[in-house]
Amino acid sequence: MTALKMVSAVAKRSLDRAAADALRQAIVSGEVLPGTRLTEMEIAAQFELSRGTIRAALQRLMGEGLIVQRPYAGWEVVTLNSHDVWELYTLRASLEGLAARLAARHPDRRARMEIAFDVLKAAAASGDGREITEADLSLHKTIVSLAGHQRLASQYEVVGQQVRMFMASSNAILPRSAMLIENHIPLVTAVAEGDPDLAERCASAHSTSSGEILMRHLEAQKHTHAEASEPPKSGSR
Amino acid sequence: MTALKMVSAVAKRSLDRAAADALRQAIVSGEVLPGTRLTEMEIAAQFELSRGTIRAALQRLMGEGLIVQRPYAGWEVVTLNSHDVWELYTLRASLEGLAARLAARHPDRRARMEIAFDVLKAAAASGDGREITEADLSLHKTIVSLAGHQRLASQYEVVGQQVRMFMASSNAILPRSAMLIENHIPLVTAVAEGDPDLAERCASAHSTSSGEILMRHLEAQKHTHAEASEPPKSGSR
DNA sequence: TATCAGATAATTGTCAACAATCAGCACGAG
DNA sequence: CTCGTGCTGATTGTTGACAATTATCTGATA
Repeated sequence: MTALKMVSAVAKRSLDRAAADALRQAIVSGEVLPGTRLTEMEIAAQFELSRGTIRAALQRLMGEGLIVQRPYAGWEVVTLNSHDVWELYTLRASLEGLAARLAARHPDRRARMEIAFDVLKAAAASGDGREITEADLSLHKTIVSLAGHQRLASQYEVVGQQVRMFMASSNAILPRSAMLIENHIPLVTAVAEGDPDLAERCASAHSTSSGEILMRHLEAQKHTHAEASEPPKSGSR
Repeated sequence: MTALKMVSAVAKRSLDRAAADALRQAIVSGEVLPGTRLTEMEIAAQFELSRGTIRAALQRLMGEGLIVQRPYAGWEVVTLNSHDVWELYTLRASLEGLAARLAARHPDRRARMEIAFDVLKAAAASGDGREITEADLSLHKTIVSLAGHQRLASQYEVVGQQVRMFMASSNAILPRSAMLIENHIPLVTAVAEGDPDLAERCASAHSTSSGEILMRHLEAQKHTHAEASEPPKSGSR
């Protein structure tokens, strides 16, 4: 019995769901890179499951925007061009703005923001890149959680996965720890103090600023490695 | 050969995709009401397809938030309570705000907004409820299209489907035609004139206002029909 | 009359096999 | 050398059957 089947049984989760979770994790972590070609037979053999079960898992990831289907030619992990990155951070800015606005009205906001920010400060002090990234993510998820908005949380998760995939596969660099803490202070304060309008503006500005860093990084990478595989830019519909 | 199979073959679309499309249309139009219980065997018999194909279709609709799975007890068309409706219009306000902001920068915005608004005015003059609804939707889709943002368009579509399902099944009433046109003027003007900040504020205000009408309608229905099936309100996570 | 336990039927979860589609490659002709 | 056509193998799409899970119902007991 494979590990996946054990995990699936323990968590009372279907095998196709467990397979989707494992594949998602591999993609988001950069273990499976953008542009990688996947076939149902190959994945089924790897997981020791039937093609039908794997097919359901792949369809779920397609719904989350992590893979695309090449009809009769396999599936492919999405490659994100600069327009995609722009879409991700503009959408995330909008979602985080809404989340911050709602979070700023939650009775528990002060306590929970302090906890999350303390964790981020501790991570920044440790200097461990992985710990910093997790703490940063956790802070933003706290805001989304405080919003009490399931649909927002779902969409935020989908966008966040694609952002993490991009960062994991593109050698995106972390900002300096001191700068990281400083950049979060306006947002944390606005939410904790309960100012919805300010919280929304800070959240949007924060995401937009992070996104611009990503865009500059992408542009810089273009000049150091010619990306022949980059698809043509999507225009307006 | 069923009609679905013919449509599927002509459109070069898989059967599970075609089945999902047909089910989605039935749900969104109110033909299949919230709370309806669906089973894989029953739907498979109705469409003359295998359970596996129907299962894939149902999983797709689950991903779109239109149905939920009751493990070993069938699937169920979602019922939307007041918290769900609040989630829908706040998320839509956020998405439309982003869309309007971006649309306000598109070179073709003036021409396309004029066309869409003219269609809405003609529909309002006709007094045909269905035509008005379609023209209203089309105007908002024009704004989203002008944004040139695929991920926003996808999420907007998912949210829009749930809103339409709610409206179709709850006897939501349309605003008076004159009021409808008047309510759209600020948004249309801000986008057409190319003022991103104003467009964003107008779009958010417009969606929020529409959402509040929905909420009031829901509250009014509560007093006329006791909704015993309404699930408990979701709290913050 | 209410609750608990056991059994059955209803429903989903998974699989292997076959059907359908087409990507890619090879060969021939211009 | 390039382009077009045909064929094959690779891959997905779909199916029916069986396994697994559990919801529901019935009977017995307190």
